[in-house]
Amino acid sequence: MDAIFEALASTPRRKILAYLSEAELAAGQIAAKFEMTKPAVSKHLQILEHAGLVRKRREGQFLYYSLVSENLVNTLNGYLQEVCPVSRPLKCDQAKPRRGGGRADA
Amino acid sequence: MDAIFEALASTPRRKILAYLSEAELAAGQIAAKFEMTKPAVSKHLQILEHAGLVRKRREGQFLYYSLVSENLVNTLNGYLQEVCPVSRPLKCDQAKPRRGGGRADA
DNA sequence: CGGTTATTTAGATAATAAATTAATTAGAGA
DNA sequence: TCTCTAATTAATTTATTATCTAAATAACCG
Repeated sequence: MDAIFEALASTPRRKILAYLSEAELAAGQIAAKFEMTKPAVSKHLQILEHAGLVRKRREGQFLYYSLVSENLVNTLNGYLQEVCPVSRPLKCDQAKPRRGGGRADA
Repeated sequence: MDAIFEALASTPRRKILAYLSEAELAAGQIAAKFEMTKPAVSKHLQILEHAGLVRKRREGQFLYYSLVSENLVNTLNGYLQEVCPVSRPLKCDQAKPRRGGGRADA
């Protein structure tokens, strides 16, 4: 939980999550969307991975990152309920993130 | 939004929010629940206030802090929907936070 | 094997955040 | 007004985080 809130406390990291909510991306593709260097992005990815918010998968030379939405949804939702309880929990349409929208950053 | 996620990225601050979800408290009462000094707590409260997550009200010499749950709920919920959209939005039972539970910290 | 691409790890530095002590503002009450 | 309590602001120190350059690891291809 600590790790998750810490991970979310960064605009570039939230932006990465937004990108990954649209599609799985290789580290280099993610880095290309930012001004900073690859090592910097790599570190952000590491923090997101440590928080369990993304997962990586190697395919040849590439490392593909993808969103682990359950964790995000469960944690934030659980936290919300704690501070402001409500009857109906938010559930996520896990298996198929929508791919249509042109909006990518928060 | 930035301010809100930054505010939430701290265990003591989340703990303060948890306390305030149970009852309105004076700054001193909040500080008494932590190991750190009053100025330190005061700064945390300032950050929470700047994020719009708490509100303060003076009553004589005392400054009473209370939770602004709408902001928390709307922001986190809005963010969740962005990364993992779902049909039914989470609404908060604003006016009357439950007071029963003995649990106070996250 | 040697070269090229993809990505991360190491090491160093700069920018931010958190905590402390000391001093200040605000109000209550004799 | 003087003093006491409540709380914040100021100034400083310390710790953490973010970022960079350079080097290392991993995998492909000739």
